[in-house]
Amino acid sequence: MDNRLDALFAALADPTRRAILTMLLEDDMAVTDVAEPFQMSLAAISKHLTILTRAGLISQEKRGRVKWCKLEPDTMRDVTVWVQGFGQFEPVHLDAFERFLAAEFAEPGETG
Amino acid sequence: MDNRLDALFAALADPTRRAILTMLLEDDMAVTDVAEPFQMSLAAISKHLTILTRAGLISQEKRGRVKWCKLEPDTMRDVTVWVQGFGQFEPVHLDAFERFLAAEFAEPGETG
DNA sequence: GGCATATTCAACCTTTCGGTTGACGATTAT
DNA sequence: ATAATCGTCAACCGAAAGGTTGAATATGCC
Repeated sequence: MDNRLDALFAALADPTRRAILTMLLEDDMAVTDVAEPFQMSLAAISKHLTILTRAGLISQEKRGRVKWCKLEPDTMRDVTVWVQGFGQFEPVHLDAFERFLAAEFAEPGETG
Repeated sequence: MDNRLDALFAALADPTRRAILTMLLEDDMAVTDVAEPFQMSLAAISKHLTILTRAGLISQEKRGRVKWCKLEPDTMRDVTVWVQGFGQFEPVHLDAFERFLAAEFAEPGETG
């Protein structure tokens, strides 16, 4: 990982890690709680969190025996900056992403 | 799940491939010409181009015995959409992008 | 036809990735 | 004190990534 962008894009290339990031969009979470919805060991999730931390996409703070994971969305700006150099700065509406989130965290009784 | 973003981010995670993309920002190029500035075999570059093609970031068209590589910047919009869901949609200036390019090209170490 | 050019294929190698398991240090609860 | 919980570490594994080399396939040129 010689370059910052290497670590960033590589971190984002894994679906488990992207799912973790969207989970953290809701709220800070303990490692165990992050792991809960996944069908893999806690150790595996712990590794994913380390990768996300090294990429700067999250930060981890230990309070007591619980390690809290916090999204660091500013880091994604590096991605945006790089990508937008290719001319993709047309108005990007959040529609698609919001629909995705809405579906992901859908609550009963809520109508679009 | 969405294999699409996996392939996209993974393709962007390699510095050689990102360098190729920025080269193609200038103009369409033949495979041999793409390979020229790199210290690796033509076969290696060919593989990188295949990965970029499968990710949708470039297209390749064979005319005669020359295969032309063309940037497909629209594909990066998928990245933008996903990333901007995290709130990083402040105005991005190309100044910043150019600094990134300078940093990218300073890294490899062939020139100094 | 015969040869050079352009690109990929196939086989191989080494390193990294994503996962597992079991043991461990640290903290909290009983 | 003892037990349970939280999270990481270490060793291991199979698969994939990124590279090499040499042969193969097209295509263009004389």
